[in-house]
Amino acid sequence: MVNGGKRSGRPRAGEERLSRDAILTAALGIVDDEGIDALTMRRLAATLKVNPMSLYHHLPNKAAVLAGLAELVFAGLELPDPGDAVPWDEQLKQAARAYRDGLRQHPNLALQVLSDASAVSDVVVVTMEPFYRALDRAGLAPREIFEAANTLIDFIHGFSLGEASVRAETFELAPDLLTRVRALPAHKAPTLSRIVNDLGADGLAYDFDSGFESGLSTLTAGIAATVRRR
Amino acid sequence: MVNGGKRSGRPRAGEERLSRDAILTAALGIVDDEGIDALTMRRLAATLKVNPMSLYHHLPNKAAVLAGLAELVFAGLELPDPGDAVPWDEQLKQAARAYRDGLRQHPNLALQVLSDASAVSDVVVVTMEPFYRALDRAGLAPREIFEAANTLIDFIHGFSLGEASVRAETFELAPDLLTRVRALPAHKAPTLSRIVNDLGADGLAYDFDSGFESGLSTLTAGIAATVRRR
DNA sequence: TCCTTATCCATACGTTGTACGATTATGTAC
DNA sequence: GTACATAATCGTACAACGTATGGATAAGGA
Repeated sequence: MVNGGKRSGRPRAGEERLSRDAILTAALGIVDDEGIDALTMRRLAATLKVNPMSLYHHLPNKAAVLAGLAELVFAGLELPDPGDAVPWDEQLKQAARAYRDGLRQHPNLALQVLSDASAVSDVVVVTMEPFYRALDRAGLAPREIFEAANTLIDFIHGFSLGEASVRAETFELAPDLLTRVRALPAHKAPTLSRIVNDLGADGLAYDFDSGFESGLSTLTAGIAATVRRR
Repeated sequence: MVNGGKRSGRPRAGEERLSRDAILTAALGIVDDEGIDALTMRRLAATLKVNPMSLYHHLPNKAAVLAGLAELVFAGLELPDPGDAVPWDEQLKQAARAYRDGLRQHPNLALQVLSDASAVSDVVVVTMEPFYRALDRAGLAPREIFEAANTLIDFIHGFSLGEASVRAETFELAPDLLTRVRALPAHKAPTLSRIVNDLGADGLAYDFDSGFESGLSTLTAGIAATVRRR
């Protein structure tokens, strides 16, 4: 045994260094600190002071690590429920804001989380309860509730994806839509050019927060219209 | 030269086998046929009957290949514009449907396309013109047009992401939301459970197309509410 | 003609995910 | 206690990956 002091073989009881949770927590740390590309099985093992192959006793492969991370992020979500103290649309908005905030906590994982359909575990399902409660209070039919919830969630996902993508582009200052449109020959997109130039007059800088609020307002107004039609 | 018949060095005029476009087209074929993971520089070179390193004369690295693919997909988009022949909301919906259809043409690329912010090239910007035209006709203020367009696009992105993710899960039959909720202890999400069970009575199977239409209707209704408030 | 530049090829390096098998401890059955 | 299946770790090794470096050949302008 030319093992440099390291022990090989099963650790003594209580001395196990690994567990699924410990591995995922370490992985989350790496991703948060250094980005998703920094997460390699070797790096992860080194962080845990363990041989790379030991990880495979707890997780079948790297894909499982990534899926586990997505699961972790969802598990960390906590959507508030103000209950009947506020109107249904405000209740819905609060849940939506909390959902977006949860996704923003780990921006380097956004892509993984949003695209991992297998992360649709019980955790995720339970997360949606507040949306359903608010929509139920609004007085929609079951099918309408289902569809409205999906629409809202899709909007949040799309918004979060955009937000995460732009933030990830650190190596090149994000060429934002506004400046790009101004550089465009107007005849290729006349309406777009005119609108964006009008905007520029107001000295507008795009702001994610107000963009999100605007989307929420449009959606709740649309849902309210459905309610009124009944 | 132990070169097995292959010529090395610059090809004769008119015999060039590579170009940025040829490479990207081949790459798109691989991704469409076998998924994004099948796309390696070596595989791509083999498809083109070329040495892997030759690719680097036309594209700086693999990331550039992926970005180029995203660009290709956007370039393939064609949003119709029925013009004033239909109401503004129908005009808006038609553009949205075309946009979704375009993204669906290459499901294996959806994630790449949607997350590649640098794909926001002139092509993408021009693509948005029909949205702006419809919203302009609706009678919104510039800022409202800008925000409504973003909201609609975010919804389409989120929807497409979900659609692509589910379809990609071929190795495991997608455990869809409905069946999963039914297996859930009701007390963990009472409203959700009740709603979904009511849905089940109708024998509902989730359908992406109707889900998309529902989202479009909610959004246009919300935008119409903004118009009315002016 | 000479020189620069464009296009393609061969070799090679470091890194990655992980298959395989060895090693040591635990927990259960006798 | 002794035997044995199982669990947790480590060491070695391999194929595949992206790409750096440098060489070969031809194109095209000076």
